[in-house]
Amino acid sequence: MDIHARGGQTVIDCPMAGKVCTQPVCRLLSTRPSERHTTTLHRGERLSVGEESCRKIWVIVSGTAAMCTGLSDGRRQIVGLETPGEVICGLMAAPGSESWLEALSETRICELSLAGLEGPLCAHPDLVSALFALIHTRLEVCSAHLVTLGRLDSRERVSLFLWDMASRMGKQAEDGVHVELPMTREDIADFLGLNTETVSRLFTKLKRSGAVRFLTRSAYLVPDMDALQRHIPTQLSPYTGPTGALQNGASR
Amino acid sequence: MDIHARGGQTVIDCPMAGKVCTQPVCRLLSTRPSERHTTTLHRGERLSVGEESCRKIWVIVSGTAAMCTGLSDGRRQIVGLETPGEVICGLMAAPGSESWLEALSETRICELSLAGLEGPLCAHPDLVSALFALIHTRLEVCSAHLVTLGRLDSRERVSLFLWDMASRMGKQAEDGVHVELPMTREDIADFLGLNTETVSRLFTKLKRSGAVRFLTRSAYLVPDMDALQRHIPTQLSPYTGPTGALQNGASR
DNA sequence: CGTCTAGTTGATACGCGTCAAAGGGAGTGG
DNA sequence: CCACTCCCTTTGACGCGTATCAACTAGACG
Repeated sequence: MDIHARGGQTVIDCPMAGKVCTQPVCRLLSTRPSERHTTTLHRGERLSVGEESCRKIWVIVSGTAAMCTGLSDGRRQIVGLETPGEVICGLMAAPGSESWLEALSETRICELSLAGLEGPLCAHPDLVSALFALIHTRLEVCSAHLVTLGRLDSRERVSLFLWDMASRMGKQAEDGVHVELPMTREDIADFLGLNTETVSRLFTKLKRSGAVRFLTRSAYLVPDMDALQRHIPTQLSPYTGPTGALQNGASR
Repeated sequence: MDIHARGGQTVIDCPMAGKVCTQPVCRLLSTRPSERHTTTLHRGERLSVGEESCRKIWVIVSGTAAMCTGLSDGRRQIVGLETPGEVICGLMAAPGSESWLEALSETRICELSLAGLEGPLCAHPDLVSALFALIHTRLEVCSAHLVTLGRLDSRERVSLFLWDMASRMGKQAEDGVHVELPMTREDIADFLGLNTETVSRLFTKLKRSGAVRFLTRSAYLVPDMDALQRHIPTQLSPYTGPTGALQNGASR
């Protein structure tokens, strides 16, 4: 680990993936390397965050994880999709409901402890406002997803999902935006409030309409992001190119 | 307006409804009476909060308001139901989507300005952590509603709604919990991701099943909260009695 | 008493869920 | 290297649940 000054602020080269540490929170906490360590979760493995809520935070370094809530009869709803750069601070679930963070693919997570700061959290105003910005962004994302589940039909939901994944983790090429899906149809269904078969059917429909092209079952290509966006009745910020998966902290 | 000391903290008697000011944020800001004023919104009137996001906050004093998001084709989704005591800090909506706060019934709102504090916001650690707690609670509520829209069927949604309204604003009596609905069937539908007729049909179903009793079209009675709760597959915190509508700040 | 809007109820359509069966890749063992 | 297996995915047939459209009812208010 190599600590050096950059732009007036002490930073540390993250051993996992340097770029992730452009996250403000990460940067602010990175002066204390002893308080951080990384874990790898395999698909299906869970992280229970309940008790430590807001005493530690987690940053997704690579892979994809899901914030899940389970109902008593086994139904599952994914309330948030966590891709690299995303910061998790507690489970964000009402106490009493069963919730957990679950890896959808092999996922590396960097854990940062807030305990051990000199003095209380509020003695670090920069950090507090960075955390505030984070949670505020999460609330915006959550509200937007609420509209998706409440008022969009299955075709609109799936189009939005493919569009969103493309702008989050797609790579621009001459023939369009290439995306590798890090999750199963069932995961997608649980995220969109649909079921597996419906998701599958809508994938083929969109495939036939030409809006997307599937290369393998988990890799697809969006020839025209704007055309795909026209399937979605929400006002989205227009697509301006791939974000590169690691810079989408508080910017969305 | 009358300022006096109470419990070591300077407070101000809120001219509207003293009890609302038990809100931590409200209490913390109340030392500067000049920075607050109240407005009344009639049903349908809107408050656009966009630009002033997080420079002012609003507390619902009485009535009911809704955080709404509109789609380009006119569909509406209510992403949050704001009852007395609730604190609004910015629209919580992704920039670009059309969102607003709308009064569902006659609503009194107390506006508190954060500008004009001595020094930046982070110079007031108590206030910052109170705001943090507020937004955290909102995120929990939003996530829970997401599960409702994604995985509950119409009967479960309507049961949950009636249960929730009863615990928020119901008044206990010998024959059960009495509730006065401050909104139309259409508002309820937009909140639950259903349509007017479906909501109406489910009200009559629940009425016939005995789970609720309607006194007028907007007033109902829940004879047994636990029985109603058994219609809902989510793990809810058990009903412990009416919260009195004004104490449900960060407690849910 | 008439008008207006919110709410209720019914008939019907359709979208999505459910159940069932058949494909298709990836990994394993012969 | 091929056959086998397993699980994910796709596709089809069917039924239920919710939206849609339309008619009617009930309060609210002048």
